[in-house]
Amino acid sequence: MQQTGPVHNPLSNLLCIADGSSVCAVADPALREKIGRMCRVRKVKAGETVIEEGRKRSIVGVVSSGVLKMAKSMADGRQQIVGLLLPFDMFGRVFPSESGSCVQAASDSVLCTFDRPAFEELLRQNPEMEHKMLLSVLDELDAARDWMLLLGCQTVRERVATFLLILARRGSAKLSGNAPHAVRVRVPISRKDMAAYLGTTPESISRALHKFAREGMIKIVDHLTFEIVRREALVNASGREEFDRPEEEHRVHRLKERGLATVK
Amino acid sequence: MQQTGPVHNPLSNLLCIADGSSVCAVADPALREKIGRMCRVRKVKAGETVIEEGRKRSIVGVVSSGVLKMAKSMADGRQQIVGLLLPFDMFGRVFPSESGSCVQAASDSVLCTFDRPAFEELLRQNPEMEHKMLLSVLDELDAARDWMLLLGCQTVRERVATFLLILARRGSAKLSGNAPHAVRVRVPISRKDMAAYLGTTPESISRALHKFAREGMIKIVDHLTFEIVRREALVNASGREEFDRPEEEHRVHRLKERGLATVK
DNA sequence: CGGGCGTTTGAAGGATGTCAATGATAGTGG
DNA sequence: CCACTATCATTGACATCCTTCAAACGCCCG
Repeated sequence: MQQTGPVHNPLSNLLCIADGSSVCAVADPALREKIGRMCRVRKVKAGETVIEEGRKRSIVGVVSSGVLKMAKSMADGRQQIVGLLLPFDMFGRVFPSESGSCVQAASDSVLCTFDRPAFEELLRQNPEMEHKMLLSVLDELDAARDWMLLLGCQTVRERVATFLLILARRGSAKLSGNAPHAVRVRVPISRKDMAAYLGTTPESISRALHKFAREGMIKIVDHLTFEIVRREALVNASGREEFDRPEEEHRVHRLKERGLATVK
Repeated sequence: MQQTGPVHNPLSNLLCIADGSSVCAVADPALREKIGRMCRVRKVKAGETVIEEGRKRSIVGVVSSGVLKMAKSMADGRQQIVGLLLPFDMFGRVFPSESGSCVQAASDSVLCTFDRPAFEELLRQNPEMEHKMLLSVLDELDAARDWMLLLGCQTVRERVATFLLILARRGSAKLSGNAPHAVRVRVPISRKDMAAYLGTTPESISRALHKFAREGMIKIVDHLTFEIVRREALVNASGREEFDRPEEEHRVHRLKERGLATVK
C-alpha cells in the first residue's frame, strides 16, 4: 500500500509551489507548469536515507509532509544534526560541492524531488528563482549561525529550553491569539535525534526535561508532547531574551523561525 | 598617519575584484568601473566595530587586508564567533533581515565597503553577480554546518587540533610542495577570540596547546605561532579524517575512496 | 506473552568551566 | 631608557556539569 519509488504526479505541484516564500513559488504559469513536470513525488519511511553524505549526483527537493533530518557525521560515528526539514523546506545542495550532509527521514514523509542538474539549470535560466534561492539560503545561514551560538555558548539545560520555545513559537504562531497559558508542543523527533541536534546525549535531554517538569515549568504529556506551563520561567531558563515578547513582533521573525528547519 | 574614515580610492578596486572567485570579479569592464566607483576604502584598527549587532541600515564589504571576526552574543555577554573573515571574504548581510551578528576587526584591517542598498541593487541588476553571491553563501553555509559539527561533537582537544590543521592547510596550501616536516602556523586572533570561536575558554585553549607541545606534536614558537611537528598525530588528535592527505591529493583520494573512478 | 527498542533513572568518573594567582608583553609617559 | 600599568597568557586548585555505564521501566509489535 505504501508507495516508495518515485512517482509522476502533477497534483503534487501544489505542495511545493503553494507556499508564497518558496523558491518554486513563481508567477509565470508556463514556468509553474514546467516545474510541475520536473517534479517527482516520493514517499519515504522513517529512517530511510534520502541523500547520502558526500554523494555526487543527487537530488534536491521540497518536503511535502513529514520531517527530515540533515546530519553530518564523524569517522567514529558521532553525529550532529545540522537542520530539521519541515514541510515547504528545501533539501539537497545545489551547485557543485563535495560538502557532505546526509538527509534522512525522521518520520514517514512525502517529498517532491528534482534531478539536481535539471533544477540548477532551471535556476540559471530564471534569475528570479535564483534570487529567491539566495534569500532562502541566507536565512538558512542565519539559522546555522544561531545554532552555533546555542552549541558553543549554552548549557544543555538552556539548549533544551530554547528548543522547546522554538517549537512552541512555530507551532503556536497562528492559534495563540491571546491565550498564553498552556501551549502544547509536539516534538517531531526521537530523544536520540534531539540529542544529536542539541549536541548532547539522550540521557541529558531526558534529565533536563524532567527537571523542568519537577520545577513546574512544563508538563510532560507523553515522550514527545509537552505543555508549557510557566513560559516566562522557561524563557528565563533558556538564557535567551528573544522569546520575551510572546507574539505580534514575531510576525517579523517568521522567516527566521523557518530557519529551524531550513531550506536549501 | 592612520586614516580611519571612508576614502574614495579607485586603486582599491583591484583588491575586491582581483580574486577570481570573488562576487565582484565580473567580466564586463563597465560594470567593474561602476563597482569601483561604489566602493569606499576604510581602514579600521583592531577592536573597532564595523557592523553592530541587529543594526538596520548598514554596509557590506570585502576584506582587503587584516582579519575580521563575526560574532553573535547573548544577553549576559557570552559570545560566539561564527566566522573569521580573511582577505577576499565578504562581510555584512545582503537583503533584509534583522538577524544579528556584529563584525569587529580582530587586527588592523583595510576594508572595501559598499552601501548595502546600493550593493543589493547591483546584485538585482546583474544575475551573474547574484549567482556568484549564491555560490559564496552556499559555501559559507557548508562551513557553518561543519562548525556545528565541531561545536556539537568534538572535545576541546579535538577542536584545537582541528583549528590548527585548518589554518595550516590554508596557509600552506601552495608552498608545501613536498616538505611535510615543520609547517609553521600563525594564528590570527587572540586566545580569547580562539576560545569564543571554538566554544570554550582561553584557559582550556592554553591547556590543550601546551599539552600538544608536551606530547611533541607541535612546537610553540610564540603565543600566536606554532610549528606542526608530528602532523599525523595532530590529525589523529583532531578526530577528523579529512586531513589525512596533506594536500590536493586529498580531494582525489576521497573521491576514490567512495568508488568514483573519474577525477576532474 | 515475550522480545526489542526507546526512554528513564541512578551512580561514578571525567572533562571542562571557574576562580585566583603568577608571569609575560606591550604600550605609556616620565 | 626605564619604570609602570594594563592586558593577555599561563598555571594550579577546585567545583560542577555532563557523559558514560548500567539497569530498570514502558511500550509497541510480532
